[in-house]
Amino acid sequence: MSLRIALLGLLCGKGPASGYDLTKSFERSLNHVWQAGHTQIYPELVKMTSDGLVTVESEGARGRKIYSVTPEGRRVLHEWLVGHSPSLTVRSDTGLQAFLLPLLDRDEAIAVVQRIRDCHAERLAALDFQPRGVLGRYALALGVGQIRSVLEWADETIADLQRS
Amino acid sequence: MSLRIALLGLLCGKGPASGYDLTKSFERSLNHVWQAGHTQIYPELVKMTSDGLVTVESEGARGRKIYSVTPEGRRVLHEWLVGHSPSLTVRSDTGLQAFLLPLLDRDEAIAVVQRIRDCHAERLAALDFQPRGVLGRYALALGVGQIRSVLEWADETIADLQRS
DNA sequence: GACTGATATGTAAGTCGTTACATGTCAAAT
DNA sequence: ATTTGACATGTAACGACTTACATATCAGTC
Repeated sequence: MSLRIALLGLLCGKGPASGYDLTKSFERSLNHVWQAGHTQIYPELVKMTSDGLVTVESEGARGRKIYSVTPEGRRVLHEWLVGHSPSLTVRSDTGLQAFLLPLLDRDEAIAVVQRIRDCHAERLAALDFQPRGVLGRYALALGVGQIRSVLEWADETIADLQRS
Repeated sequence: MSLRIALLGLLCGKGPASGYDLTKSFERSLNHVWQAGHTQIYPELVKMTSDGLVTVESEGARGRKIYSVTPEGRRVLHEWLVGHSPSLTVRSDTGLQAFLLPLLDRDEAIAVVQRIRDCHAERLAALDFQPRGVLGRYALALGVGQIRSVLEWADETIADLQRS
């Protein structure tokens, strides 16, 4: 369900675009928040067309189809944005590793936390190079905060494990 | 892939258990980190049995089957814990809402962020009542940190929106 | 003129996860 | 005796997502 919201959001924010453009937009601006490849995007655009959320505005070279949002699409997007509550389901592989840390001996556990730390530090560095337009300002701040909090947890946890 | 890790982890940490027990364990101790219902757990245990990761130790009343971890299961769990790097794919509906905030007018945006804040405050309160055994200490700290960082972001964002 | 690489769009098979349906046991209370 | 509620296990259909495969255009260069 959220994939179509993301697509509607990009089309509303950046104007009409092709499936290819949207795939690139996902990679560039949205990928720290939601991910989808072209194999998911193309069929979804077709479904969204038959659901009346977008229309093919024009067909250009190389079979390129330019989609734009319909009033109904705008309505659906607005309704979701204003009405959606954070989903309760969480699936965090890092959280799972943290959960199971007590099954490891001290040095192994420290090494695991250290790697989690390194990976997140790398991601934080990558985020800073993210281009940002009208959209994405707030999401960037949220993402940075989330990653920083993992780094803090990692530092505290390593210190805690070293004391034991 | 991680579902079996979670199941192996619970079986290693808490000893042999039935599918039903594992389902309850998920609800009680693991649900802020990973989620799965019995409809996913029962078939997965069957697959894990045929893959040699767990065995049916005994069959009790009401067709209750007690699973325990095989040496191979222990090996697979250990390998994952020590070798797994955080996955790069992220899908956060809250992040998506944050990303698209600029599409809303000021007051709507503030209301959305306020609701995100409220939901996370509620989750934080729920986490404090989570029972914790040997496992889960570190995951709890991680979860609390994550949620706190959302609350901070929400406060800053609301202030920012109000200034505009 | 042939090759290469970026552009551009799609299908198919398989895995993972959700929702709805279906069944049966056992203990305790009424 | 029967009803209720917790215990206990499953299947089936569907939707979301991934990976691998397949194809074709166009611009630039060798």
